[in-house]
Amino acid sequence: MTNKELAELMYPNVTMTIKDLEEKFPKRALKEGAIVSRYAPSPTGFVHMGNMLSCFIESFLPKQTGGVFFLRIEDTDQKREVKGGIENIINSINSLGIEYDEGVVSGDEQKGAYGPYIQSQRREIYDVFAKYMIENDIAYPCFCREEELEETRKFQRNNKLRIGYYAKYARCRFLKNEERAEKIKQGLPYTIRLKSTGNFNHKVKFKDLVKGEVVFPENDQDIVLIKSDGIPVYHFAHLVDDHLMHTTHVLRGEDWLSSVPIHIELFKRFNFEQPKYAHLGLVMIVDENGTKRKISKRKDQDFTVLNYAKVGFPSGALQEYLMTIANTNFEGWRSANPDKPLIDFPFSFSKVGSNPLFDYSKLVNISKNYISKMDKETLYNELVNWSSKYDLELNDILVNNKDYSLAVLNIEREKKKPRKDYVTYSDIKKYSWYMFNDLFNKEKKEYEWQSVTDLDEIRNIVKTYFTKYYDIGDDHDTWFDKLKLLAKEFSYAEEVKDYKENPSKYKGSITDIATIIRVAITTKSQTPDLYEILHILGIDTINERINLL
RNA sequence: GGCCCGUUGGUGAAGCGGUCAACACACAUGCCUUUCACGCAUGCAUUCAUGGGUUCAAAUCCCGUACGGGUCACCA
Repeated sequence: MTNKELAELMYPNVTMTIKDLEEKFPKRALKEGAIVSRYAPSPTGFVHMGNMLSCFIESFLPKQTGGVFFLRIEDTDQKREVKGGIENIINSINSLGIEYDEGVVSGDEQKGAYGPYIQSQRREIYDVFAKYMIENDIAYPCFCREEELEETRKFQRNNKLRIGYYAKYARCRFLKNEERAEKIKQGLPYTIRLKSTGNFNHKVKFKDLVKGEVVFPENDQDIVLIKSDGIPVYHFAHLVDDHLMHTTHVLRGEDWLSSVPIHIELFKRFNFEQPKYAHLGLVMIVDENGTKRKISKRKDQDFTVLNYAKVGFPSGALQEYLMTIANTNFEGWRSANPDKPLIDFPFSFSKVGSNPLFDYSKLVNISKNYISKMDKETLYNELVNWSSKYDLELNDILVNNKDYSLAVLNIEREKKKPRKDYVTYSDIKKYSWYMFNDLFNKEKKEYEWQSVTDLDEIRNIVKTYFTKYYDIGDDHDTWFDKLKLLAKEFSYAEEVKDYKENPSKYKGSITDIATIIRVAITTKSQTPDLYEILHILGIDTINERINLL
């Protein structure tokens, strides 16, 4: 029985050829140097920062080179699939502000001419390749059952042999086509295995974009290419999909490095052009025991991208952070080019570090700076957008009081050294709630009085100030001069220095006076510039608040 | 266990054979200041996992050891 006859028996309905498929999905018309890359997750858990790191770089390079970035869902493992997995992935990508040219848009919508982009929908395509492999002696059906495989592994372990399905241990490789046909006709389940031609004692060299030249023994394992349910494993899907979709660069975690010899053999057997590989370090965290380990999709829910979006880290700040762990010279570039868009950064594979530790305080610092550099309109729009998803109360206030909100957001913003107290969007409510009457009125007031706590004295000072001195039309200097006059009237030193030199002469200093006014109006002892706060609040609100004392 | 990758301060790291081992974050102290947030200044690895070798000279090149990570599935 010939291979062709066996292939016909196994795949009677496959009439297309690989050539047909290649014609259907022709080479992309892109300019020289354009990178085609993809994010290819499996919907089997949360999307964490490590996943997003590779997704981000995968999207960055095509964008920079005028290439194509697409999202492909690798759902070939139904057993571990998580419900809502695909939506979760898409939401995560969106929350980071990453856009893709082709791929899965939602559970039942896809875009792009090289699809389908969900592997479970590509069965017919894989079958064409499978049939070709049977015909051309590249692969064969294997009828070994789990228990048998486990047994030979056990034997190999016990005898200190290399573990796997290779050489004489690859039993089904030696079956005759007649025997194969017979078993198939009987309806026995089978997988399709690669008929490897590799030699473990020979070396394969390949150039990894990140690691440089890496040397491995050739693959000689007859690995499973297609599972008994007819669905391909990763290695085979990688071959077929990345060939047909014309991927030029495969970026993935370092945990894939040791399967490269398999991929090399596969591409070689089909005479396909091999994509370039870049194996990125894994993002690590320190766990409860104080040891480093890679972030886990299943355990580390705190590191989920959506969590960061929820507390309100700007997507741009997250991108900046990812780039600082992706390329070790990014920080230097950023400080030399503070105003350039991120896309101008000359990313370089040779500057990819190894296994970075997720550094929360670094993220905080980056985010703080990022928000401080936004102009008020941008911040306002971002905040409206964020709050529409995560804080409807704030959203209402922002939308209904646009000009007022802009003024609040602009406090100490448009200056050479802007304030840097907001780390995330949720901080804005946390630090500025007293600027909004709706929030202020529902909060129970806990006045943070400092050195002066005598309420009669406080009431007296506040009342005098607002009846006698305060004028909303004053400029900053005049305003502060008047505050000094108030201090003088109540025997507080106008200058801190004077008070320090001669404490017994005064009841306190201008500091105490400013604090009293600050706390009386906001309840907080620590706020941004008092002058601006009073100015924005307006005289009506000020009066309302004085009456609460 | 086999096979790979890696190891510079609390963290990310620069350095690629030749001055005191950049820089950023964090931390500490001080200055500035009406509070805070900024900003500024100073401090923070006698040493580059470790042992040996090559060299006039090594964090930088070579070998061994230890440690960390990854991978050896009909998971990706």
